[in-house]
Amino acid sequence: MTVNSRRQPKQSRSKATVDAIITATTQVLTQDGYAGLTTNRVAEVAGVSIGSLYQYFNGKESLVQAVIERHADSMLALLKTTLADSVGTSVPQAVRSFVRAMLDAHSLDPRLHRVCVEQAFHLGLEHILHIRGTAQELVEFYLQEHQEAILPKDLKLTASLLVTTVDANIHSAMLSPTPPDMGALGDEVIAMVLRYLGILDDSEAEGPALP
Amino acid sequence: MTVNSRRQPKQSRSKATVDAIITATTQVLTQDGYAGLTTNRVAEVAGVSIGSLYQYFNGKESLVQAVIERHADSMLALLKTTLADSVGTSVPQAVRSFVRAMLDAHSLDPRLHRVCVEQAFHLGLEHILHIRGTAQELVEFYLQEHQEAILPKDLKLTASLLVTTVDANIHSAMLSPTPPDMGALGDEVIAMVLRYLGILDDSEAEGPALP
Amino acid sequence: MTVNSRRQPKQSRSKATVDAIITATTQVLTQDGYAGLTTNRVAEVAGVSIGSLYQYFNGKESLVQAVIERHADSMLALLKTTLADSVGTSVPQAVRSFVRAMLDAHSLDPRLHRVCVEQAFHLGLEHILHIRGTAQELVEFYLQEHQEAILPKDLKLTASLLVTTVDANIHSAMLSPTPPDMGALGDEVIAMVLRYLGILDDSEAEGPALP
Amino acid sequence: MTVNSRRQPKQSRSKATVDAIITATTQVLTQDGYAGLTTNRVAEVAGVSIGSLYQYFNGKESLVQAVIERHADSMLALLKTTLADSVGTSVPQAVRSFVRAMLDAHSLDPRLHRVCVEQAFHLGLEHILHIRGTAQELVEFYLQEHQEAILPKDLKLTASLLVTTVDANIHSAMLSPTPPDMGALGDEVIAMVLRYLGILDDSEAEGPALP
DNA sequence: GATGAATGAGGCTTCATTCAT
DNA sequence: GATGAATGAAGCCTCATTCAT
Repeated sequence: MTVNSRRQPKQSRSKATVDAIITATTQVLTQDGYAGLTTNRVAEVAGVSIGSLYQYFNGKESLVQAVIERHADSMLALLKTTLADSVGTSVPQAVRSFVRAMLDAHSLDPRLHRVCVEQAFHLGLEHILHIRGTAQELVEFYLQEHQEAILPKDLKLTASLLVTTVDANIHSAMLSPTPPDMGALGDEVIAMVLRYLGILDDSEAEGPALP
Repeated sequence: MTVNSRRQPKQSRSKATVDAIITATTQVLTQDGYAGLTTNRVAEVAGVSIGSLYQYFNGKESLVQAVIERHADSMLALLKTTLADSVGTSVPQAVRSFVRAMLDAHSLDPRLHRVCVEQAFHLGLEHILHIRGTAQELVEFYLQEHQEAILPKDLKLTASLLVTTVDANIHSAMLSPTPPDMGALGDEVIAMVLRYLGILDDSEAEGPALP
Repeated sequence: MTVNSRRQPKQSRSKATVDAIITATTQVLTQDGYAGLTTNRVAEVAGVSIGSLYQYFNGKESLVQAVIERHADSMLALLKTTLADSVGTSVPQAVRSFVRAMLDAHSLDPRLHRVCVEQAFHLGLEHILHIRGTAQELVEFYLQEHQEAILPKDLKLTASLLVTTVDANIHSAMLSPTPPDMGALGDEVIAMVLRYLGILDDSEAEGPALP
Repeated sequence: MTVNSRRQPKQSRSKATVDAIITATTQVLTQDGYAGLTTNRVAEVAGVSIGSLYQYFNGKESLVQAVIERHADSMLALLKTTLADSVGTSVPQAVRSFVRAMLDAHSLDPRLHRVCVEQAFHLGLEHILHIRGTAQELVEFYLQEHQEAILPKDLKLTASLLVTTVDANIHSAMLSPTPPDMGALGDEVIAMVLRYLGILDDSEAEGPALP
C-alpha cells in the first residue's frame, strides 16, 4: 500500500504548507477531475514549490488519499452528530434526520464527493471500506437500541443495507444531469427505509416529511 | 466528445481484429486497471499492430467505451430477459428473479464490472446514465403493469430507487474483502424491496426466497 | 543487473537509429564525461527523439554499457590479432608487439577509454572482468606455448599480472597532465616484462625497442 | 575549481561536527556509492542539519574531496613509515615491506578505497596525481639511495612504474569476485619488481617471501 | 489494409542549495 | 552557529498518436 513515508510537518509554517497543498488538491480535483491532477499543478495552485509538495507527499496518490481522508472525516463527524442528536427521538424521526444529514453532506461539495468516491475505488478501497464500516457500526449501534421497534433481526446486515441504500440513492440523484426533486427523493427513501424497518410512518398521514 | 468516427469493419477479418482488440482491452483492464491500460499494450495483447488499432478506434477512451458498451449490452439483455420471463408471474416472484439475475450478472466478471463502473464515472457519465435509464424504463414499464398491486405512486421515482438500490447493494457486497453470504444479502434486499412496494411477501412464511 | 530489456531493432531504419544513439553517447561521454551525459542530450546529438532512445535503451546505464561493449570488442579484437600474428615470433618480439598494440589501442580514443574504465567500475564490474578475463586467457594460452622459454610457472597468475601491469602503466601515463615520452615508457614496460619472464632481451644490445 | 572556501572550524564542537560529516560521507559512499550520496543524506547520517553541513563544506564535491584527502593521508603515511623503516635494510627486504604495506592498506577498507579511486578519476584527477606524485617521490628518493644496487637508470620513470604496478595489481586482485590467494599474488609482484630492478632475490632460495 | 519506427509534449521526481527563524 | 522548510532547475521517462514503408 502506498503510505506516505515523507517527513511530517513539525513547525507551524510547514503545517500551513501541507494544508495549502491539500486544499489545492481538492480544488483541482473538483475542477478537473483526477485526469487533470498533476503534482506540478497542485503545487502551483497551492502557491508552493514542487519540492515542498514532495517533502510531505509521496505523489499523486498520497495527495488524493489526504483529500479523501479529510472528506471522510467530515462525513463521519456529521453522521455521528446526527445520530447522537437522535438518541431520544422516535425511529421515524431518526431516519428522517439521517437521510436529511446525508443529503446535506452530499450537497456540501457534490463534485468533490463524486471524485472521492470515484477515486476511492481506485486507491483506497481499504479506505472506503473503513468509512463504510464506521458508518455501519454507528447505525448498527442505533438499531440495537431500538431493535424491539423494528422488524429486521440481522442488524449488521440491516445496517449495511441502510448505509449503502441511502448513500447510493442520494449519490445517484446527484449524478443525474436533470437533477430530480431532492425533497421528493428524500421522502421516498425515507418511506422505503421505514417500511423496510416495519414501521408505519406516523408522518405519512400528516404531510411531507421534508417540507 | 470523443465519438468513434473511424471506419467501421465490414469484412470478417476486420471484425475479428476489432473483436481481438476489445477482448484485449477487457483483459488488460481487468488485470491492471485503467492505469495499466495503454494503447500499445492493448495492441500487443491483441496481437495487432498499433497502427491497426488506430484504424478502428479513436484512442484510449474509445477502447474503454467499447468495452463498457459490450458489458452494458449483456447486462441489459439479462435484465430484459428476466423481466420478459416475469410477465405472467406475481410481483414477489418477479422481484426475486430480478435480484437473482442482478446477482448473477455481477458474478460473471466482478473485476470487469468494477472497472466498468469506475470508468463509467470517469468518461461516459452520459453512458452510465443511458444504461441506468434503459434499466429504469424496463422496470417502470413492469411496475405500470402491476401498479394496482403496489403502494408507491410515482413509478418513475420508484423504478429509479429500485434499480439503484439493488445494484448498489450487490455491488457493495462484492467489494467487501470479507464477502458476505450472498444468499442472505439477496433475501434481505428482496425483503426490503417488497416491503417498500407494500407487498406482504408470501414466501416469508414459506422459507428462504433464494434456496 | 540492469540488462536492456527493450525492443531489439529489426528493420534497417531502426538499426541506424541505435547506431546513431551509441555514437552520440560516445561523443557526449568523451566530451563531457558521465556527469554531462543525459538521455535528452544524447537523443539530441543523435538527431533522434527521446522516445526512440527509450525504445531501445533502458536509460543512461544501458547507453554506457553499449558503448563499453563496443569499445571492449575493438580492444579485444586488437589483442587477438596481435597475439595471432605473434605465433611464430620470439617471446621478446611478441612482448614488444603486445605492448605496442596496447599503446595503440589506448591512443585511438584516450578520453573514451578513460571514461569507459571509469564507468566500468561503476556499472559493469562484471563487464570489465569479462574483458580482463578474455585478455588473460589469450595471454595465458600464448605463455603456455612458450613456457619452456620463461621463468614463471603459475601461468594463470603471470598472465593476470602482465595484463594488469601493461594496461595500468599505459593508462596511468595517459592520465598524466605532462604526457611522458610514450616510447621510453613502452621500452621500460617491455624491459620489466621481459626481465620478469626471465628473458634476456636480445634487443637491449641493439637499440631502442620502440624507435 | 571548487575549492573549499568555507569557514574552518576553530572550536572543538565545530571540529566534531566536521568530523561527523566526513565520517558520514565515508559511510554513505561505502554503502551506496557515489550515486547514493546526497548532501541531505549525509547530514542526516551525521546527525547534523543540512545548514550546518553547508557551513563547513562547499557541497557534494567538497565532501568527497575531504574523504579522499583523509584516505590519501593515511595511505601516504603508511608508505612513508614503511620506507622510513626500510632505511637500513636490503632492497629485497624493502620491496617486500612495501608490497606488504600496500596490501595491508588496501585491505583496511577495500570498498572505501575502490570508491575513492573511482571518484578520484571523477573529480580530482589533480588530486590523484598529487597522491601518486608524492608516492613516486618517496620511492624515487629511496631508489636514489640504492641506485648502485639496481639496474634501471631513469629512476623517475622506474618509481612511476613501481608505484603504478604494485597498486594496480593489488587493486585488480581486490576487485575480482574470486579473490585470488593474496599471498601468492604478493610474492609474484615482489618477484617481478626485484627482477625488474635486476636483483636476484636472495629469498627465492629460502622460501616464501610472505609467510 | 497492415506495420512498427518515430515522435515529443508533458508528467514525475530528486536533490543541491538558500535563507528566514 | 544551528536549524530545517522551501526552492526550482533539471533530469528521467511514458505513452498517445502519426506516418512512411
